[in-house]
Amino acid sequence: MRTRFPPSPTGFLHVGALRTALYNYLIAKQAQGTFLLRIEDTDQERSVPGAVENILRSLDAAGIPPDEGVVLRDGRVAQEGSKGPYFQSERLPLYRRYADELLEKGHAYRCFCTLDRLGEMRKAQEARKRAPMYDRRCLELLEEEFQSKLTAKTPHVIRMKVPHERIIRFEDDIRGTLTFQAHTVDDQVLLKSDGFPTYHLAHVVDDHLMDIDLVLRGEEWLSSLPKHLLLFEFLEWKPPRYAHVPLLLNKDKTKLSKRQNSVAVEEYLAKGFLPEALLNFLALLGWNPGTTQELFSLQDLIEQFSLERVQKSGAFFDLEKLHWLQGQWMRRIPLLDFAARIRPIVEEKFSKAKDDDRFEEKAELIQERIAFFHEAPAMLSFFYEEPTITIELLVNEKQKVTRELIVPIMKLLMEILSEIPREDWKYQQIRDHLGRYHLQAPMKETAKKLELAFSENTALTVSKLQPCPYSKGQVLWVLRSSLTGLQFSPGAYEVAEVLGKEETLRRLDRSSALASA
RNA sequence: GGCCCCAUCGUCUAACGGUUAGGACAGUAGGUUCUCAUCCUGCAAAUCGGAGUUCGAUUCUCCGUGGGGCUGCCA
Repeated sequence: MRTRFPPSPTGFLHVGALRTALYNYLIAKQAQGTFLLRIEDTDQERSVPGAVENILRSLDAAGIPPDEGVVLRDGRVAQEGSKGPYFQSERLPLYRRYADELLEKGHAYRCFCTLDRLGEMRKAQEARKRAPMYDRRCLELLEEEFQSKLTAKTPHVIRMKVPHERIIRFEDDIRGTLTFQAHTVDDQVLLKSDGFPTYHLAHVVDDHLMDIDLVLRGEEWLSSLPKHLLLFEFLEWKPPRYAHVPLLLNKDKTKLSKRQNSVAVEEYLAKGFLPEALLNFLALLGWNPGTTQELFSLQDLIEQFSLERVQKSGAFFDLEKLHWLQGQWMRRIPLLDFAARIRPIVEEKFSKAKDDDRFEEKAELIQERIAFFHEAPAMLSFFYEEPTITIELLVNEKQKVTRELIVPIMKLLMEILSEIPREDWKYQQIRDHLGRYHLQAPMKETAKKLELAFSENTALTVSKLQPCPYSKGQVLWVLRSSLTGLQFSPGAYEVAEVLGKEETLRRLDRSSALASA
């Protein structure tokens, strides 16, 4: 199975194109086939320098690099494979040859009409509410007129001659039977006056010569399918299978555009979206597994993707779902990988992190709290720099922490926490020890059970068991905000554990001094 | 205008012609939690309209309607 992805080098890789590329990639991979990339640089006006490399990099970053054709090798654009060249601009003689063949067979003709005349013709047709189509004036040229124009080297194009009486039927892999009346099909330009082919000729010639089995492309190509089918027939070649995938849509249901959305793959990647999330999201826009599975790795997709389950209607490019998938994939990164990913950005912000041999513990605290790697430094700031503590932060209405309560709570906190032996300074112990102080009357039963549990734990010094006048929320709010200086942060116990007993008490003391002042 | 394609919750979608029309995101109400995030539970939310075929249409056919794509010497 050979599939292909043929971008035009006009800029960046479009997310819609990435989805098409992905589907092509999946079809190839699930058959141990080849995913080929060809550059369609037949419009000299629109070609942008650097675009090829850019598109290839995006494909690479997304995780679906091509196997053949134009590829990236050691970071450089290269061509690989026996069916090359893979830049259409390097295949000009080929297109000319087949255009000549079509001319000889009477399936094409030269057209000397100027752009001006064509423009006027169209205007007139539109005025009469007729479909704009070439009027075949050059097909009726007198022989001598034709010869004189030819010898004068008058610029001209080659158009295909559509047999109007035909009805073209075709079986699309996604859409089923398609029917076209040939008389509504225009005599498409195949070879432009600059010697370059149009998409139509190039597509047919290349996909035949490159042994492509399936042409999976966007729905916008559906209406030119009859032209392509006719060309295959004229050249006496077997057409490939075709699958036209539905469009990705803006909110107003029009074709996804730069005007209304971010459409560059590189932009999403730069924002920190994981390739896994992006691919997962794109795969599900227009395809479904038939099960309730929502999360798909590339491998899952290779195993499960099928054209039968591709949708016929367009899909709104809804970023909400992408965000959710981003969170899902973020939390699925193995801790060590996650830590390695955020470490450089954290170090860049806080050089102290460079000699932190307990970085992973900190990373673990934030993994499920952030959606993007770049949020990490802000979430870990308090580990590497003295947090800024303010009364405004310490006071919390919802937790019922008033200004007056702050200092007493801190004193109590310091008293209780200092009882915990350094070697027991762990999440569970901190939590248990602290927990015993704010057991309120309704929780007596639990208190008894805990008492039992504690009595077996000789490592802890059981201090005076007394009802605490403050709620758990009050105590922990003061603790956590004193340690982090943040409104939102990882939990109080885990932060205290990672900070260590000494630092925890120091920060408490410092906050307390600040609050009393 | 012409040609072609499409049509299920707000969104992405599921449903051999027989289901209380299912799931996910978003929304909403709770729960867990010191905060935020996570996680869990509940709720609300859809077959574009009309004919026809059929014992029975989301599903098949036709006609409307709506939306989209194409209509370039762009791809």
